[in-house]
Amino acid sequence: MAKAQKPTINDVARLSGVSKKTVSRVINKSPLLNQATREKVEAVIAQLDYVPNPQARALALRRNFLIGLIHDNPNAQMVLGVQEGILDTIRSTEFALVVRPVDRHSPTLLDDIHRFIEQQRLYGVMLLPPLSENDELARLCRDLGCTVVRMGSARLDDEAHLVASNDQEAVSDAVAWLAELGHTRIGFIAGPDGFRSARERELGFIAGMGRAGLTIDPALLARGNYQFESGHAAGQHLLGTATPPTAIFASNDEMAAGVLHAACERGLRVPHDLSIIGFDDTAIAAHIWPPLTTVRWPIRAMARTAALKLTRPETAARDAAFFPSELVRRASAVRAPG
Amino acid sequence: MAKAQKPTINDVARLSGVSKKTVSRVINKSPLLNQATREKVEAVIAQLDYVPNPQARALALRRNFLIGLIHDNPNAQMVLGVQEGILDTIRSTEFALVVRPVDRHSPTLLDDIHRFIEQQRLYGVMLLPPLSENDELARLCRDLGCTVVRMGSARLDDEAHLVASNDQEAVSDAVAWLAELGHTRIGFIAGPDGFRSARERELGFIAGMGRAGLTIDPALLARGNYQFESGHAAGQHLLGTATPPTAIFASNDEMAAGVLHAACERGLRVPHDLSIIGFDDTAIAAHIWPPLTTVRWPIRAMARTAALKLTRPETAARDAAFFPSELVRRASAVRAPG
DNA sequence: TTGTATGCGTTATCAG
DNA sequence: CTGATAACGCATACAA
Repeated sequence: MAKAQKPTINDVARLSGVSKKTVSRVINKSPLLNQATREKVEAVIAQLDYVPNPQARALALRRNFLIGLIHDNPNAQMVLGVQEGILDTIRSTEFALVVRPVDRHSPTLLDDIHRFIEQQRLYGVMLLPPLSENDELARLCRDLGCTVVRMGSARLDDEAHLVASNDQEAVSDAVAWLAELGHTRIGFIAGPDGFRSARERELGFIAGMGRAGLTIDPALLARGNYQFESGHAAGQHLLGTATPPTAIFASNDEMAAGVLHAACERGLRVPHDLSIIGFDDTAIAAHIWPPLTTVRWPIRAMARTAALKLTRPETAARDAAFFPSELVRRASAVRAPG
Repeated sequence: MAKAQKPTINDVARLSGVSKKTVSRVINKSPLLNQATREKVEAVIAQLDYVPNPQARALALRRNFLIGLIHDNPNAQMVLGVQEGILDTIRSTEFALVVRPVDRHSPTLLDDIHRFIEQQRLYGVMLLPPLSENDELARLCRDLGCTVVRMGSARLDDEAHLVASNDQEAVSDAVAWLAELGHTRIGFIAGPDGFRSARERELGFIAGMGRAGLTIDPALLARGNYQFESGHAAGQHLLGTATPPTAIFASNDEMAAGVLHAACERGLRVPHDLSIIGFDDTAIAAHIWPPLTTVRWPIRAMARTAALKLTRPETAARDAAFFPSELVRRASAVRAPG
């Protein structure tokens, strides 16, 4: 099956009776070119089904057409959504997507990434949260000569190198929704200290409570680490207080699921006795019972834009950097009891 | 910060007073080489912190050191696990992982993949289910000169090009477990027609029922498409029959979650009134209430081995191709009522 | 507007 | 065992 040989730029040059350089010009869309010759060459290219060899280009340009995706597994859903989004925009280009899961706690993190970028001569890299909050890492990538776009939940960088969601506003809306449903005792489970997203969601909670004219009861505040077990523990704690909340906002879905388990264990019925709202709209959210009201990032669209900023900065650098999140209203949040 | 210039093979050659070719020989571990010269060159390499340029190698060898991961999103968990597994084995090599999500229903699927492999000059590709069941696709990849390893739930290929889990046995064990708990009316929700994994799990169910001395009631059989909604519908159907099952095995976790919803909607208490078992151990399984008993593939280990078979076939081709799955016993399956 | 000569960093060929 | 020299496929400088 394997066809004899892939056509090279030489074949195209010979068959169209011009020099390699001319062919190279039409490939790279050089402006100074006779329209006639261009069309002639393009015809031959089409006829031969010629595709320039990226490796040769990489060598000559000293730069590869590879986009790196570096992350420390925020959650599977997000990583996959990002991959799909990036692919949406580079699918029919010469770019390819190289992935690199890492451990942000590794002492050799920076070295590893340094080596990775240098070895693969990456064109650009995309950083996912919480790695994207690491300024030192971003600087390293840039020093190595590759563009960086960061994904996050706040203004981590200038608009040309950022796609962000406004977590603060989204959480504020969620809390407002709870207030609208008649809840006044609203519990909050924060994400881990040091995470920008955790901080933003916290600020959103405060803003939302203020907006609704509600006061914040410190007894109804807890902190988790974005993992199920921590949500479970925080839920047990919050529900065990003298005057427990009628609604709990957890800073991500995993912790929200933990709260749900805690409630079930206490014999509470969700949402009848307790409303719960999460954040991220992972697969968990739609599949637990009751289906979880949560906040959704337009991840795929964000990744599409990020890939544009990475591969075609001249046209996309000024594309919107901020994407509105959306409150997905499902069954886990209802009118307050009593 | 960017260091002046990366050292090339020429620098190494000059500083160690040998020819480029000799340096090339030590890099590629050529057997015919004077031990003394080898050590001398290696010293210089270490001193210069020299790393061969993969693009140049790719050009000269007409083959890139890229492993492609082609999939049609079986589930986020699996894809990510596979990526991590592959990275485990290639992390400190010159290989990189490039991913390619595709749509298996696209009419241009084969063409797209053809172009992708040819353009990137992939070294090898890994195929995930259900794409891995496509023999035509596997053949295409091989014709294009790259090794293929397929991941699946049956003997899809010879052992050098396969990592597989024995779904049949795993399901059989799960059913046996249900029987042991006293269940006799066991419902089964099959996966979509045409999926190899669905077929294997079906056979496992039949075997398990036989093993337990139970007869299969056709009224307790349903079919879904591996998605939540289909599990929901199948659950409603099964639970609505005259003599409903006391336990249901769903061929994956998403459908199992659907069954759970159906049960909750009917006011059934899980697991008290109905036991449920799923398959895959996705994030959903651990996070729904009650936690779902399910079957887990050792995905990461499988991917590690797959990457070995891909990058070092001479040493790994005969590594084990079959990996035992494990029944994860959680709270959703308990003793039969009454 | 187009062509010539040369370089990119590595490996293969084939002498020595 | 080792080394000149020519690929590999494309891009850049500089001419023409």
